[in-house]
Amino acid sequence: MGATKTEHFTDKQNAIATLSKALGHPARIAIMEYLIKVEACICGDIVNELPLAQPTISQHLKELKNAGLIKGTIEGNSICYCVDERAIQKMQDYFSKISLKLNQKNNCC
Amino acid sequence: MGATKTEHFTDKQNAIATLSKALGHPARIAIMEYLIKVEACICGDIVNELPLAQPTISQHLKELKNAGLIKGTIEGNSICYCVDERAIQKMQDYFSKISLKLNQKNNCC
DNA sequence: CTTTTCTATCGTAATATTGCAATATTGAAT
DNA sequence: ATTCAATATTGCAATATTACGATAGAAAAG
Repeated sequence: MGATKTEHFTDKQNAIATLSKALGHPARIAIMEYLIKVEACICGDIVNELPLAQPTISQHLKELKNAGLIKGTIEGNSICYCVDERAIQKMQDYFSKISLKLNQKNNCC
Repeated sequence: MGATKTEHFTDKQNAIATLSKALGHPARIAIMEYLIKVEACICGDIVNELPLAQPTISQHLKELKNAGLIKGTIEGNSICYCVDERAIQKMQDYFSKISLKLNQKNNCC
């Protein structure tokens, strides 16, 4: 055991969980915020910006990319990573929807 | 190694990461959605609702509570768990803010 | 008081994540 | 072609997560 039983949940639930999981690390939050701040981006900048070794950051970038939170284009021997607005939009929509539902019903606790 | 280096990141970054991480599992997303759907809630219902054993669900509930996503009150030999709107609000605010920033600048990729 | 019923905790096995040193790869510059 | 500069991959150790059987605890029902 130890592996998540994704097959028992809906696609939507897994999709939100995947995005959330990818954002569930402060380094990856910091990377996202940096990408947003500088707009365009080369990975080397991030290495200088964060207190983590280059391989570690590379790995975090890979995870963000796998989750669909960032998109990258090869550009010479560096890479231009950007936030994928669609993923952010999904998250925003999700929490807006939940927020709305919570406001309609008043909670019991 | 293997432990997250939270001390190198800001409190805000860690806070969002903690909330995201807690939501980074489909079972916990399913639990949240169920709590929202039924409004008031007893844990036993969730056990019947989800394809996971009772100790597993109890553990997931504990994690959601630790992250501040749900709040629980003891009620006899059952427990009333509810979504904590404040946590959802934080997430909504965060993604709204990011979304806004992304719309202002046009991405490079 | 005993039983029933529900949730929490413990213990443990399987798996995943985190972080980095070492190394590989890749494109640009000389 | 060789070197340089940047990112990616590999391999590994430390730690965390996931899942659940067994068990404990606590209140309600009998």
